[in-house]
Amino acid sequence: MGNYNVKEEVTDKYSLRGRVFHRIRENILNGTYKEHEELKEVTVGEELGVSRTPVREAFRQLELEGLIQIIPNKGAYVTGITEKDVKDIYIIRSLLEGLCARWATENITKEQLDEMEENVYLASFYAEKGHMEQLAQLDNRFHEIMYEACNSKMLEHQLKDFHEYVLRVRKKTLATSRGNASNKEHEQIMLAIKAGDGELAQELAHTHMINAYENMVKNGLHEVYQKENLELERENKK
Amino acid sequence: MGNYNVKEEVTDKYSLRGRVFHRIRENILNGTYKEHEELKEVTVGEELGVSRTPVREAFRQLELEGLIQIIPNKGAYVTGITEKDVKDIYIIRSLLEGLCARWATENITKEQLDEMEENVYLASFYAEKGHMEQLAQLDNRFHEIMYEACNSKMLEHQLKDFHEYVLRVRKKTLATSRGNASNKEHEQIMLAIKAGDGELAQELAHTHMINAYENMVKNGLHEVYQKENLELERENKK
DNA sequence: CGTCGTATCATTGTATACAATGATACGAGA
DNA sequence: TCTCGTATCATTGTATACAATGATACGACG
Repeated sequence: MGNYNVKEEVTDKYSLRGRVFHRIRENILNGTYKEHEELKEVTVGEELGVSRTPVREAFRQLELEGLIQIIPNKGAYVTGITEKDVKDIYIIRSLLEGLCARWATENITKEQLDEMEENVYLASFYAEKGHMEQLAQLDNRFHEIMYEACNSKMLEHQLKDFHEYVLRVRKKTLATSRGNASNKEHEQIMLAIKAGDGELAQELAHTHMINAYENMVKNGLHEVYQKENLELERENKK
Repeated sequence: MGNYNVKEEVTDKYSLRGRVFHRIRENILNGTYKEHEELKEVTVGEELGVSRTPVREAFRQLELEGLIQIIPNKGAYVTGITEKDVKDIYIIRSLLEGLCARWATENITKEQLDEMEENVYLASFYAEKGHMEQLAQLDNRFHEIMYEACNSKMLEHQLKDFHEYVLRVRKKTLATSRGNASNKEHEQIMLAIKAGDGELAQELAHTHMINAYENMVKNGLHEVYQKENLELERENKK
């Protein structure tokens, strides 16, 4: 337990099924597929080395997630994610993470609490060393533990969706400055949960999200997107 | 505008694309496909008169919504929705509907506000007459207007998902007793939005959800499910 | 009698063939 | 020149064929 292997991303979790889905998703989130770009089933299939069938299945899922829009008999278009979307997500998350922290206080298991403590402890170590990649991984994991601890598959599902959504953006901003402050807040949340103070945990988790968002804005959310979109100029087929 | 045709359900909206998806979804929500039942692609396809391809696409979407669980190379199983899930959804919704009402206060258009007023007015009429089916339709529409008015596609998306989730359950309970009280609360929310009081709108929308849930519990959520599951004993193939 | 290994089969995963749809280009007629 | 109609083509929608996987049943062996 408490396996913090930072090299292997979550991708291995989707070894076979959902590989196509997650690769397309990743390409949308990191800007390889740009906003309003039309995605053709054959083209995407060729890029990923599969036929149209799995691509179509992935498209249907991505539409449900709101990342693309499918116009029947016409095509699939990347909707992407605007600055306002990110802001909205953080506000929504601030509410739901608060609720999650409260429920986690009531339902967390000993194992989960142990992992949380270990997580905070390790994070402070990495923060000191300046190992930002590991810190980001621990940050993600901290939230995941809380999602699992809240004992609500509905809430867990919602939050995991949102979490993935902003992972890429957050990782960048976290790497710039907020790593340590963020972990201090994690510690406070963990202590509130451990003490059984649901109200406090809720309040702290809520504020934690707001802070994360404000820090992101301060560091220039817009620029982050610009950079990402220019990172790799993708060769056009036609 | 303000088209309250209660005969034609939303189904016509999905005339071609997504027809399979929505029919399977409906069958899960109304208990035709029971919890933990294994759904076979060919069987479901035959029932709906289509081949495996559209069924598979629908399965992938339904899994993302959490209505079924797909075990790779094995099968798809109905997860259904437990009493606790319903409770969790209502609590989550109470937070998000509150936020939605606040944002709607800031962003609602004249047309949307007009439709809201018309909605409340018509609903009071139907409540007096005891036309519960129309009342339920108006109730759904009221919330949809608010979702659209909040000017956040992220929040709208979330809430519409949840809304559909509990539509069937809520329709039943609404039909029993709470129709008029519910509309009174809608009126208060509408007035708060009209007056530009976001705080109040948020508080009212929040309470509205809590009340809806508590009413549902009072009327026996458990029995509702029991009845639904027994409504139609579906013939088993094997 | 129990356990392991293998053959068989049902089912899912993927690719491909064909049908249906919508967009575009081109040409005839006003 | 403009407009409308039609042919053509690219692309999506659906069905089906084949491959891969996992479950089951059965029999050999201890």
